[in-house]
Amino acid sequence: MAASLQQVQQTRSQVACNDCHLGELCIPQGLTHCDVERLSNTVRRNRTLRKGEHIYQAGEHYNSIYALKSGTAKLVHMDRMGSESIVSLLLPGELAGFDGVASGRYLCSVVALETVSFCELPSHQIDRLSREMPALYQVILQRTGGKFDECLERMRLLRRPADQRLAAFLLSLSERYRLRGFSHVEFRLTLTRQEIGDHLGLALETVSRMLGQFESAQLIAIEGKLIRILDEEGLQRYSPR
Amino acid sequence: MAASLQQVQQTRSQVACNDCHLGELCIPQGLTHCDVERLSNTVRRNRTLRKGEHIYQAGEHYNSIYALKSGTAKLVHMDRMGSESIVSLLLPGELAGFDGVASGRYLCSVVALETVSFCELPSHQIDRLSREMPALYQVILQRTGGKFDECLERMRLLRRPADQRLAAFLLSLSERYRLRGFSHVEFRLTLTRQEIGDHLGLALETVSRMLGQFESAQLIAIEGKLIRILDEEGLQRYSPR
DNA sequence: CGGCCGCTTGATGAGTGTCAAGCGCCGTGG
DNA sequence: CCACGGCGCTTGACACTCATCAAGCGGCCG
Repeated sequence: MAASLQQVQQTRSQVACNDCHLGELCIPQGLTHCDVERLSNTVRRNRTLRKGEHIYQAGEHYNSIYALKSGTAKLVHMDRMGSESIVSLLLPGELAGFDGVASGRYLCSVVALETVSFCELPSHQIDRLSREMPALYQVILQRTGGKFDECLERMRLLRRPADQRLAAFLLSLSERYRLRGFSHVEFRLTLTRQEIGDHLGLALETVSRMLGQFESAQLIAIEGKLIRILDEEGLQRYSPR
Repeated sequence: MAASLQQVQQTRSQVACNDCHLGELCIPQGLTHCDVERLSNTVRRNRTLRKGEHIYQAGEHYNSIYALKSGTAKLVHMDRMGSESIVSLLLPGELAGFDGVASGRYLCSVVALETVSFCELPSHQIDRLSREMPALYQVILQRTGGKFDECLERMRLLRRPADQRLAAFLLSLSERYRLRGFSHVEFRLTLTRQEIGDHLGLALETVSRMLGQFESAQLIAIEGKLIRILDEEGLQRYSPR
């Protein structure tokens, strides 16, 4: 099967956390070289998925925290009515799985938006290592709390008008790409208009209209899914800091 | 001064966590009697505040997790534009302070809506005890993650129509009062219409109108701030799920 | 008693969702 | 190779929810 062959190759090219290009973006932030070494030994590395496949699904038992290594994914919360809310867009180096910490079951699903690779950190290893490494305990707790902070920020956005939501979304994406060494001026949206709408609480038509509006105002240039930011300050004037 | 006299009395009537009427609602959930004992010794107890005073304010250093013991308070996130968003309404036994875990500074403020008493659990004690008590580590992590879950639930609500938001709010309040041994049929709103609006992302006029609408539909009875739930199932028909 | 605050109620308009039509692109299958 | 169909996107017309503005009422406190 093609998938398993691919996995074998990936396994061969495993990279220890200390050598990972993501560095501090991922969990190692604030840990000593030695601590990272120990952490690294418990990580299941470089598993890959293709577009549309899921890392985990809502309802499954909470087993692990996941670190996205390459590609993008969406963290999705399904409404009972079938309408999905996209809690966040995950870029390389970002972590997922915290929605399972409290209840022991994941509340959301993580779905690959393109081919992705990711690492897996089993929760029992986290618990074990946290006991021995206070710094790891701090990191895990802070990352968990950080998800709450992100949520607050998102809620603040959700009650602003559509143009401000979209401007903030684009600027946030730009900044996050910059932190990861990609261009912050030009990047490809891996979300459809519908998905951007699901993320921002807007209809896809509104997203399309607002993008068009930004383009006519010379703030951005659009070529399909490719976005080029022409006037960052202009966008910032929308976004209430 | 009346306040300090009151505080002396409160100090005298201190209650160890094991004897606290809140029991499992607060942190002790899942801890052994002995663990709670140790925890109890590090807790600063029964401090009181009057309406309008704050337990902590946005921007202050993260020092402690707080447990509300009696009274109600609001967890408030200030927008730069002065408009405030009420992240949550805190009832007795509920915890606050997790908005400071990630960044080391509180993002929100906690303001008393009436006279409140509360306990304080210093963060350095949490860190110290967590290392020795795996169960406490679990509880703290789960509570932190739980705040994220609450946030998700709230965001789901925020994109539903006004009547559904209000119905869900009332039902949630009712349920939480029930868990605390109060009547779930009749309770007093400690929030003004404006504050309910800030919580649900609505104008105060809309809140007032929707309440009126529920009253004419015989779902609730209103006497100022006193709410009586007449038809719980009727309300649930609004609330999705 | 007067003034402020919290609340209700009404009138109006803006911002968006919804519905509908059409276009271009891509993959599929004839 | 081309025709077809589906999907993602754009654009327009319309409806509707809800915010805003405004007025007035009752209660509480100074």
